[in-house]
Amino acid sequence: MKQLIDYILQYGHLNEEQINFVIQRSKVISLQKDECFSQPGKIPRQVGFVLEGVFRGHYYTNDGEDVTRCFIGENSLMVDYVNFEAQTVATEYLQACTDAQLIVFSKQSWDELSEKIESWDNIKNKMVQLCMYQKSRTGPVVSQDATTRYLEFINNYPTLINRVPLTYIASYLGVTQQSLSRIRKNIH
Amino acid sequence: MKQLIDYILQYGHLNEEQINFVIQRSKVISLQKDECFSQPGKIPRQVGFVLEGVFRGHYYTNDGEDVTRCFIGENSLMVDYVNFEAQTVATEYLQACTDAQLIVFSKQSWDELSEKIESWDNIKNKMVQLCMYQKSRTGPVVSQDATTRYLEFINNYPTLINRVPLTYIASYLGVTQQSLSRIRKNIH
DNA sequence: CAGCTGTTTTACCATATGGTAAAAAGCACT
DNA sequence: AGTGCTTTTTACCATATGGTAAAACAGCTG
Repeated sequence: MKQLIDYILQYGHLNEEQINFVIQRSKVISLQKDECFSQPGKIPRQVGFVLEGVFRGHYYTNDGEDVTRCFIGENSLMVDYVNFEAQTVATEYLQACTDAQLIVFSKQSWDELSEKIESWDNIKNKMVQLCMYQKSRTGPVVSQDATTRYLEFINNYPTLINRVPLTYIASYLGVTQQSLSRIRKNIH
Repeated sequence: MKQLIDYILQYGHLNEEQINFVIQRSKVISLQKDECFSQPGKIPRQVGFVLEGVFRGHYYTNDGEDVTRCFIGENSLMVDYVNFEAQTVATEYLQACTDAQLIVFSKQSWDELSEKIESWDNIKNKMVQLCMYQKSRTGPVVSQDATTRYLEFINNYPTLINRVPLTYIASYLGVTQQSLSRIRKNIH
């Protein structure tokens, strides 16, 4: 739980009472590998904070290809935020790549934080916006070749390489797993 | 100016007095083709709203390659928002691809909107977050081949194709301009 | 209209990546 | 250890894209 509080306090100050209120509104849950935190066609019901484990955002193209759009590791917010706030249906999966532990807030609890904590909206929006901003800067870049994308991936997510299947990494980098395997061989 | 007000009112209600206050704090400016709205190493001083013209966000890689990360057309917000709010230096250019007209708000004016208009922060954050969200969904996808990326680009930005140089579109799609030229030939 | 300048197209070859298939390696369960 | 699963690696060929260079085109100016 300290992980979450430390994370939040990066974005603004909370007094002890407010911290306790946040904790009181939260809930710890576990998800097993391959379970989904949210799914296309369903309204996202919770904001998550990853304590342990790795998730990926992904979807299927019309011709059935599995495309990984992002990875979310420990000490990160995880939520389809726009659809969560608007309570509209998601278009992607958020799937556990490993067994995982999360802190979650229901929509109701999340809204109560705004009502009860003066500075919460400010903190919340900074968190969400920085989160979106960083995601937009760490994704694979179309103009780079596959090897460069792989090397940058390792740089951006050094702890993931041994924890998620190669297929997911390949589908994140936009190459086939055969190509990624070849790329790895050529590097080492 | 009506364009801006219509845009804002999509995200929440403002009464006449509040609308006038927004207008009063705004300023219309013109930029010529190739001028920059913001630049790496400089702190973004203004939020922009594009009335007329097309902009692109771009940067240079270590080996001098010009990479276009996004296009911004009419009736869109344009700002390096995270760096604008934090008043930290930008890492990219926002450059006019055509002669352009903008409505702009200085940091001070933008903050005054929050102070004077009760519902402004709510509207503002919805605008910014939706803007970031949409950008993350309209960009070229690494797992698609160049032809598909080009076709999706035309779909997402049908009005841009004749207004910005081919080089910029190529650098957005992550292909050389020669390849893009060949792709266009094969399509038609 | 001629002469510049910058943009877009074409051509040629080299190479990275995809598609398909099969082999190898890793892992769980008995 | 052996049997079935999934994941990863290898191999082969086909093809899309990159790199380099030159030609064609378009817009501007005198």
